[in-house]
Amino acid sequence: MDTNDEMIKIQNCMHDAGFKLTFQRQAIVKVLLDHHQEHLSAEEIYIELLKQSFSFGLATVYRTLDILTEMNLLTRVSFEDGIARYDLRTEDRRHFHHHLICTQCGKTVEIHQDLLIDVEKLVAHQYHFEVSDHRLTFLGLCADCQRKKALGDVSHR
Amino acid sequence: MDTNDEMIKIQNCMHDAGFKLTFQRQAIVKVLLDHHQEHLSAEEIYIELLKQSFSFGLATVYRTLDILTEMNLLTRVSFEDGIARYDLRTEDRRHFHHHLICTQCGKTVEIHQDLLIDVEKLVAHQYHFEVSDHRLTFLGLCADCQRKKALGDVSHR
DNA sequence: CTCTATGCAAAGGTTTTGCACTACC
DNA sequence: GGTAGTGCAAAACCTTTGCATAGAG
Repeated sequence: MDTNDEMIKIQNCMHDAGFKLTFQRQAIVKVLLDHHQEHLSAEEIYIELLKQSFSFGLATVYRTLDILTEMNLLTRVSFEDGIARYDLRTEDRRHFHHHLICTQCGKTVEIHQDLLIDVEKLVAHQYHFEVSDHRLTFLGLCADCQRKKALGDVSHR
Repeated sequence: MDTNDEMIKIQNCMHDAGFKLTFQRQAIVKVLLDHHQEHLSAEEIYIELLKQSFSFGLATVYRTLDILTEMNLLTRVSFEDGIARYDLRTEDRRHFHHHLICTQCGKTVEIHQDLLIDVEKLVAHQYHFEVSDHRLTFLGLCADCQRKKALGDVSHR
């Protein structure tokens, strides 16, 4: 689905839920769509808007993110730094989206592949838990840092 | 492994790393051990200490948690509320520990079963990522809320 | 006895809120 | 035109830090 279609879809959702389509909200949704792989925080979205010469309040960003989260169009994710980040949650991306975080350099990579179909079935049966979504994050070393570590082990010590 | 053994093990770790075994730190570790299934936040630990008639600073709790986290005896986990919570990370619990969060009542259940052995192998090969740990959380409806929802659908609407 | 750990309070950073003003529907 | 949304600043919240004091090794 292209960005424009998704834009319209999200706007329709908001409209149907009785929210007004303000200029600010549209700009925020656009930033989210344009950066949907990056897990922006509220402040990063705000800075992105400033770059685009929009200048409106950080509070509005938070309020819009709250609305989208409430409507289940957006998911709040927290990594280890205590800052809330946001993931767009469009149908075709749902369930196909996990994170790899490098503990060395901090880089976050998204993987788009559903690895948990079987695991979810097991959880549903064994724990009587009706799964609607999941969060899966792997911590470890990315390829770059594995290489650096191997080199470091040779040159030092 | 019983609580006392773990207590001693953790104290040895701290001692070996050159940290002093103060009364406060021992009390905090004890709270963590006694509540190891509950993912306490710093403040909840502090309140638990108050209940036990210890009265020392919240800053000390944070500092102790930082030390334990740095030593990899503890893992910081963040759920969606933006408050840092902590999981003890003793050897036999590592990798056998995921969360089920009910989106209705907010209840969190731990499951102790490694569901990800195969998935980790796949990630290692396919993405050249050396996995050292993982976080897996399922969101959905717990058995109770499934039941309530079923009843509600009948009585209302 | 030394150096680390503590307690308190103040500062820091992120998020929320109150209120007057604006603008969408 | 009425109501929901905005901006600003202040508050609230969780966490960290500075500094004088206390206590472990």
